[in-house]
Amino acid sequence: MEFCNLNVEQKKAVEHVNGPLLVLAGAGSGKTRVLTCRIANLIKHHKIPPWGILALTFTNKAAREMLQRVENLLGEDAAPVWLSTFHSFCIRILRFEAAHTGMGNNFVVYDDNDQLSVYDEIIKQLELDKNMFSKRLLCERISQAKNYSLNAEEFLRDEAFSEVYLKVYKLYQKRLKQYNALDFDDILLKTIDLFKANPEVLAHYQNRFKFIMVDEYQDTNMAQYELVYLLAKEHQNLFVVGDDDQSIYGWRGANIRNILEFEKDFAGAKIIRLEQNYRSTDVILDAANSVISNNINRKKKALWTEEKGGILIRTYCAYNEKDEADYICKQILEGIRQGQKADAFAVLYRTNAQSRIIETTLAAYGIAHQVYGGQRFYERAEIRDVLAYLRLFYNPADDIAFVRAINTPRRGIGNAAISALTSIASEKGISLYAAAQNSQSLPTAMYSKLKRFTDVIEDLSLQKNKLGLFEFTKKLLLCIEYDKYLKESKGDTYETRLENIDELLGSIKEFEEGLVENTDALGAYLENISLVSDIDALQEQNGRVALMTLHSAKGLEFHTVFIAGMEEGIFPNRKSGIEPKELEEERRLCYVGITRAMKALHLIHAQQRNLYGDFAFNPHSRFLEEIPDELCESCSASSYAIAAALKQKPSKQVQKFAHGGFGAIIREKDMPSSAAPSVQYKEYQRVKHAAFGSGTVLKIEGTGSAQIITIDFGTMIKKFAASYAPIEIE
DNA sequence: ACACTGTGAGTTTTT
DNA sequence: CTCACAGTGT
Repeated sequence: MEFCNLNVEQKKAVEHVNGPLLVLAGAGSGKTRVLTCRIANLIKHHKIPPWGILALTFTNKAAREMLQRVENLLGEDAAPVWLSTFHSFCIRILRFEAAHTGMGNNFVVYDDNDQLSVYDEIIKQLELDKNMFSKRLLCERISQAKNYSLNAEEFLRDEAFSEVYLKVYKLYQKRLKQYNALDFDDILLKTIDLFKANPEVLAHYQNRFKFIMVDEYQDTNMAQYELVYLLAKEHQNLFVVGDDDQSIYGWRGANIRNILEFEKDFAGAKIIRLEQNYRSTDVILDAANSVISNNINRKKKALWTEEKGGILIRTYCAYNEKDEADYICKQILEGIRQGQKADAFAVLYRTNAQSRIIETTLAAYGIAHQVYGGQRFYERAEIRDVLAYLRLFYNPADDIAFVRAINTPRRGIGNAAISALTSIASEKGISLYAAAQNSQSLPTAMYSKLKRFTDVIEDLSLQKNKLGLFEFTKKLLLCIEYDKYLKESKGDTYETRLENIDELLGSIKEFEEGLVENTDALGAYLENISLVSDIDALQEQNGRVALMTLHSAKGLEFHTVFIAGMEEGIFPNRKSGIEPKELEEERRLCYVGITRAMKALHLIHAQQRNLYGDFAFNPHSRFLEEIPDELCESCSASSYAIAAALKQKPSKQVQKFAHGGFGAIIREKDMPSSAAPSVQYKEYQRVKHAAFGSGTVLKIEGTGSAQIITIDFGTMIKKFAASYAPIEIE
């Protein structure tokens, strides 16, 4: 195609028109380019109407990116292409076909937290033994049943304690229906039900979407597979792109069989392999190929690049996790000194718990960084509080939202009142909110408290339509005196929480401004946030080192990548590692990690690691063994670093070989002063920081390892932990 | 109804 | 170690 610069294989894929095709796209092989160019090609050269094309992705970020690129290629013609995530596609169908679903079009989406609350209720109602059937366990098993097979009941029947699970499952589904809510699994399953129960509806969409494309096909679960199968079976124009070697969500129901058996599922399917990589050096690709070749269950392929050679992979054997973090920081500082931007670096790890020490160490070194993942914005308590109110306005049948809202801020309404309302509600077959409105029969004290709440809600309801969503939410916060509640709640978190609320308001405002007129802003907003994640907000080139789990890193690339915790038990994780199938998934995760790196890769393991307050001595990861020695340059914590970690005085003769970064040998004066005998700083003293250059000491606070010094670099003023920062006296 | 305290579990989380 | 949650005590 004239507007894409494509290699031979990419070109074949882009020019494919009819019939099923699997594109096995290795990491960094230009799969997004292939997807977007094919869409453009279909429209421009084959006169396929844009509204006849459906492209499905897993993340909003991927959908946005693809849409952007298709727009760049096609301009306005791109607008009618349906390009969205599986879940938003299904929600659109379900709302549009509400007449056939029996659910109405104002259902809400329940996330994990809401699900757990539902299971809480069920445990109470069925009087289950919480130690045996925790809400977590129930939620996990039942979600798994819904994900893994299309017949959850049948799946659960094979389980131990199947009667309990079946009972819970049925009650759970009944509750969601009552609350007019769908969980993430249901969004897909209900769409499949809709299509199966209404062949004429299915036929309509089959005829509309004659060309279907799926991104990250290796991550599809059985429901997604079934959905795609149904939609594509009439015309068989199914174009899927994926990499079985990057299938890392098996534990969430993704079924690698879908990609491995694509040719069986769709007769006459062709396969095109994209093996030329445009991201990484030869060294990095050789390492990745070598590791992944240890997996049996895969489609054979090998990435290659025209860019021969490259910096050797650094394996570093740290003394402990602190030394690991120090190593990472020093390498980054050295890179920055050589002119790199902080956002060229990423630190990847297997578990979120590992991020903490790296984070604090980066902060101590004064390196700008950003942690992705971990606690999510919309899961924060204060955010969920406000959302509970908004949800209640949108859908008064949402009992989960009601329970949260009614006693936040505290209104003296506790378990006793909730139980009373629950009996009224189940007796009359109404929602808890409706029960609260009809609670005259309850004791006067209770009734008046409930009345006060429903009055506030009804008052606000009247204003809901007069005000925009942003103004309404501000009014809501005022009416319930939320600020006062935050101030009164203990702890020093008031300011952070208030900031979060401000951020929420900001997001509402921004969302509202982007809406076309006459849209139901509240419904649209609630739907939007339930389908959006933090990683969507990852901006590249934000001037910070990125910290994230290996899972979160999929799809991203960085000049230099550090993988921390390359140890047996951590990576591969001991919770996975035993079964061959799970070990293969860990290995794919390692492959994903390695292939994030463009130029430089550091693999780090620690001899000793503080784990759950105990010392662990993990052998280094088997994945390190799977990389040929000649691709690596190994170094380890010298006795100097060990001494530093032990806070002892180092012996002189070995110190100059500690931590040579980017080929440079860092000498004693560059080592952080935590290792050297403590340095005495004075105000107005001239000092030199490894990354920021020369400056003047402004202030010294505290002593010893807690000492903080403030330095004026002329263009900026920064604070450092004196014992960690790479500062020397000039 | 709420605060406090003890217990126990601690992998990953696109939607 | 450190956080979340459930159960107890006021």
